[in-house]
This record gives sequence, C-alpha cells and structure tokens, in this order.
Amino acid sequence: MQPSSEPRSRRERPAKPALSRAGIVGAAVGVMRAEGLQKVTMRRLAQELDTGPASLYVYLGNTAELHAAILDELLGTLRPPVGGDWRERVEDLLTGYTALLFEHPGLARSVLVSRPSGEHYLNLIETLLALLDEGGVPAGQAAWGVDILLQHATATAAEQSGRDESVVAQDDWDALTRALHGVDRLTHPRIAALSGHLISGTPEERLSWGFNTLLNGVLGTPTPPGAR
Amino acid sequence: MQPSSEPRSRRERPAKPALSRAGIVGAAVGVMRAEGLQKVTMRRLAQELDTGPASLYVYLGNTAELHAAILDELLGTLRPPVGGDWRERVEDLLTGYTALLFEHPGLARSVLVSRPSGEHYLNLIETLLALLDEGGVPAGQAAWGVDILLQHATATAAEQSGRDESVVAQDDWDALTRALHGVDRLTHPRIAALSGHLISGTPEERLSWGFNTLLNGVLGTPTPPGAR
DNA sequence: ACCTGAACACCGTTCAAGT
DNA sequence: ACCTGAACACCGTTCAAGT
Repeated sequence: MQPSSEPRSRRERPAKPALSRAGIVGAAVGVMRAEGLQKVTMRRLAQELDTGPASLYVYLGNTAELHAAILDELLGTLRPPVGGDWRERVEDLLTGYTALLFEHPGLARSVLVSRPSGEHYLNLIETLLALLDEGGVPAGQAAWGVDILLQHATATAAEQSGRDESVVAQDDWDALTRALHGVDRLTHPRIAALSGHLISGTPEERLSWGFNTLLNGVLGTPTPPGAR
Repeated sequence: MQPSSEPRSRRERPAKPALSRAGIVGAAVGVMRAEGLQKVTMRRLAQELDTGPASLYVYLGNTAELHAAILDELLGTLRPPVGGDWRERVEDLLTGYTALLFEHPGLARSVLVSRPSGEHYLNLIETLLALLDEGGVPAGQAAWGVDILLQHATATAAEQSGRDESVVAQDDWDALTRALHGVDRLTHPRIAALSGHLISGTPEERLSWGFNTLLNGVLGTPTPPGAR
C-alpha cells in the first residue's frame, strides 16, 4: 500500500490556521462584537480557534493581557480630530476614546488595571502630548496630565459596567442614588441640599465638564520640583 | 420516654449565630483581613458561616453588593482631618480614603462599578461637601467635584491591583512602562522626549498632584447652565 | 521546540424542596 | 416565611505528556 499524499485528516475543515498572537486577538474581537466581552474567555476563545485553552498561554500571559490587546486593536479605529483649537481637539479625541469604551465597559475595567502597551495606545498618548504641547502646557504637567485624562475617561466608562449588561439596571437604578435622595437632612444637610446637583447632568455633560476641569487643573498646577 | 429539653444537636458548636446582613459583612471583613479579598467569595463566606452559598443571597443581591458593603464598613475607621485649611483637609481626607483602598486594590476595582451607599460613605461625601463649601466652591461644582475626586482616588487604587498581589510584579514591572521607554523617537518623538516625565514621581506625589489639579480645576470650571 | 489533553481548584447564581 | 442542598453552567491556569 502506497503512502498517501492526502492530508491525514479526512474531514475537510476550514483549514485551521496556525495560531498567532494577532490571530487570537482578532478572534477575540470577533467574539466580543458578536457576543459581548463576558464571552471572551480563554476557554471560549480556544473553542473558537479549535484548540485547548493551554495553547493560548503560548501567546498571552493571562486574561488581562488579552483584554489590553483587544483595546489596542479597537484603538486602531480612532481617528485623530482635525477641527477646532487644541482644547477642542483634546476633548474630541478623549470623547472618542471614551465612546469606544462605553460600548464595552468591561474592557474599561480590565484596562484600568492592565493598560494596553500596543502601537495604537502609544499613538493616542503621542497625539495627546502633541496637543498639550500646542496648548503650551509645560512638559511635566503634560506628562502627568495625559495619565489623569486617560484615567478619567477609562474610569467613567468602567462605571457603566454592570449598569448596562442587564436590563435590571433601569428599575434597580443605583443604590447610591436612592441613598442620596433618602438621606436625613439633619445628619447630612449638605447632601440633602445638593441632592439635585449630585446626580444632575447627562453622562456627556459630566464627561465634558470632567475633561475641561482636568485641563484647567493641569494648566494651572505645577508638578513637584523633585519629579520635574 | 420523656421528650428532652436538650437541643436536638448533640454537638456543642460555637452557637452558630443567626444570619444577618451585618454578620455576613463582618465575617467578610474578617476573611479579607486574614486571607485577602480574593478569598472573599460567596462560597468561602458561606463555609465560614457554616451554611450554603444560597443562604447569603437572602441578604445580598450579588458579590458586588458585598464588596461595596465591605468598603463602607472599612470607611467607619476613617477619621475626619482636623488641622490646616480646607484644601489640606480635603487632601488629607482623600489620602486617607485612598490609603484604605491601597491595602485592598481589588476592593477599589469593585467599588468603581458598584459604589457603596452605606452610612460611612454618605458621611465621607457630606464631609467633602462641607469642606468644599468652606472653600467657597459653588454648589454645582462641589457636587460634581466630589464625584471626580472620589473617582480619581478609587481609580488610582484600582490601578494597583494585580501589581501587588503577586511578587511577579517587580521584575515583570509594566508592559506599558517598557513600551514607553523602547519607543521609536521618529514615530513617537514626544513620548521619547518625555519618557522620563511620564513615569516620574512617587505614587504619593502623583496622587497629591492629582488632588490639587482636580481642586484647581473644580474651582475654576463652571458646570453647564442646564445642569445647574 | 512547540503544542495541548486533562486535570486542579475553584467560581456565581438559581431553584426545587425542605422546615 | 425563611432557609438551603444540590445542581447548572461555567471559569483561569498549570503541567505532564505528546508530536
């Protein structure tokens, strides 16, 4: 019997491609788009790629690294703003970054802890530094400012997680919001007086105010001499 | 045979106390102090309280609610600052809050999503509002300011999680830090020029600068007319 | 060298059934 | 009414063993 030149497997599968970090991250983005981030697990992804979960650990150290890589991939779709002065362009860029994360708040949670370090994230930092430089922000303040601006964007998106995934959110609302309204005006007079203000505004208004507050603060707050 | 007035159980256990929300949260704090937050799971806690995990769901809606309740409990140990002007007292109070979370960064992660709504958290908000009022911060700015100040503190603590639990952290450091240093100065000139500044300063210096930046921004940034 | 089956050691949450 | 055993439907990560 002659050795066959046919592949050993009889089943004609869609030609299982070789694993690679890029391929894994691409598949992860696909699963996330189709089924949400909560389905992007090492096990589910291995299943998608027709292998066992252990194989993924050849390319990724852990799940947090996977999430960071997914965000970096998403960041590739972020276009640098063109119109307006430097402040408007900073706000536009950060609003775009936040909008991306608002669609996947779970990603924001992950990324707060294990930040991306890929090309697109570096481009975002570079662009922000260029805009702050254009606005005359001193180097030290700009460097620390980028950090705090991105932290605010990421944390604001992360706060949405849980509040959106389940439909429970609407009638359950928020225990804190209820507590703020039901407060005793004798023990907590200022909360009682300001309860309207504490939860006022749309998410967009608060985010925009946050970026402007941060920008004003960064412009006017020197970093300590030792760190400069 | 006379019915015995003895308890049905022969084993003299440490008198298993009736379940209550406060008891569960207390036990959770105990487990956290002894073994870390990662061990505070519904199952582990049920074991600690000599019952099944389902019993806990009579008192707590989910794990996030448990974590929020733990932080509120911890917040009971936070003493309002006494010395200095209003700005120093704000910074002291927020530094104390952050220090609490630095010891349990996982708690900060949870709480970013599902905030506490207990007595001690309300006291913290009330105290902050009083201090901002003392500083002459307009009501709308103070209300939104408290939110952004607490967010910065919480997010900064959350960023520590992962970086501390494992000893890997030290030599692994941070992929982003490495990426910032290894950047190409042709494609990312500003990162290359500022790489020293981007990671400079101690955590304390950066946190303090963050609070001051926020305070300066809050003082100088009016909230939008509609939301006011 | 590269890859992976199988196992280890867990999770949160629900629900039918008990007291 | 209050409580819970047992089950459902999963996880991340490791490691010995294969090719």
